[in-house]
Amino acid sequence: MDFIKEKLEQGEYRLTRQRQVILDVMQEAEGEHLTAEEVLLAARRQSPRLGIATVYRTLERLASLGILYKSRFDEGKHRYEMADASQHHHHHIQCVGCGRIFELAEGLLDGIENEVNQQGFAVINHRLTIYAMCPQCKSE
Amino acid sequence: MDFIKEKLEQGEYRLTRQRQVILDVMQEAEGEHLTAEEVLLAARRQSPRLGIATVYRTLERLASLGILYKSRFDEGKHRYEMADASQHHHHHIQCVGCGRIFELAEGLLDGIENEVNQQGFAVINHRLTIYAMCPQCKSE
DNA sequence: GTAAATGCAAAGCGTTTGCAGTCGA
DNA sequence: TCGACTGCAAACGCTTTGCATTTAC
Repeated sequence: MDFIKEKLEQGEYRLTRQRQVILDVMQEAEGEHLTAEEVLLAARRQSPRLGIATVYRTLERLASLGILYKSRFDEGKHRYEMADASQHHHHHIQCVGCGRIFELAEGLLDGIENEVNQQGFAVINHRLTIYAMCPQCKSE
Repeated sequence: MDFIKEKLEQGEYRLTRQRQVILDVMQEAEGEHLTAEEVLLAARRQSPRLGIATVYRTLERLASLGILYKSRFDEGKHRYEMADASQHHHHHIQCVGCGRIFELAEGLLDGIENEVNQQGFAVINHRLTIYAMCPQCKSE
């Protein structure tokens, strides 16, 4: 949390009440991938007058500082998670039954990445999403 | 094209002039991934009064029949391509410079898929997107 | 003839922006 | 103090929907 405060200050950004609340929400949601709407709902329990625009602006700022990681699955909306929790987890399994998202180990694609680089590309990032039925939904 | 007509008729759907035009556009765009807007623009050269709603409805129908393949990259919109051209090409390299999309061979992920299945999931589909600078943009 | 498909316009959703007022450093 | 931030509402881009009209079979 101190490290986050530092990062904000370095950029001449302010740690407002709203940002604290949003950060709390994100940290409590360890392992989940929240939409802006979900963040708003949770954060309003602490800060009822919070507006959706502030949520978006905050999430965007935190993502650009590398505090949050922003991703988009096969939906029309973005999802956010703490960057340290995500730690390069750009690989997910999305359950087509319940919509939950599971993590997949990093480094699975190192070989493929090298191959692409050898074809003349400069790989910057990658994302793998597997669509599956999770064990729970499968048994229902 | 006959095979497409057949598929439409099986579902009691009609091969209208608009659908033919849209199919033509998609077939001429071999290897490209078009947005609805791009399809509209191209199709209007043949059918000037064509509306965007028809494009969406047609693309949706064709995708649900397996004639088109619909995907979403890290943008706010969908892209479509002929399913036979895509032939399981759910793997792409998207250039962060020019936005162009390159294909990646299928089957790269078979090993990973097996592993996930062994963890109790039932894998249905998967998608890999690599973000990179393409050789051309890299040299600029 | 009749069900399906069209074009238009309006509404939907997630997201962004403009602006006057507020607040943190 | 003063620039960053907020809340609100209006606008945005992509997509979907309602409805009266047209069209394919």
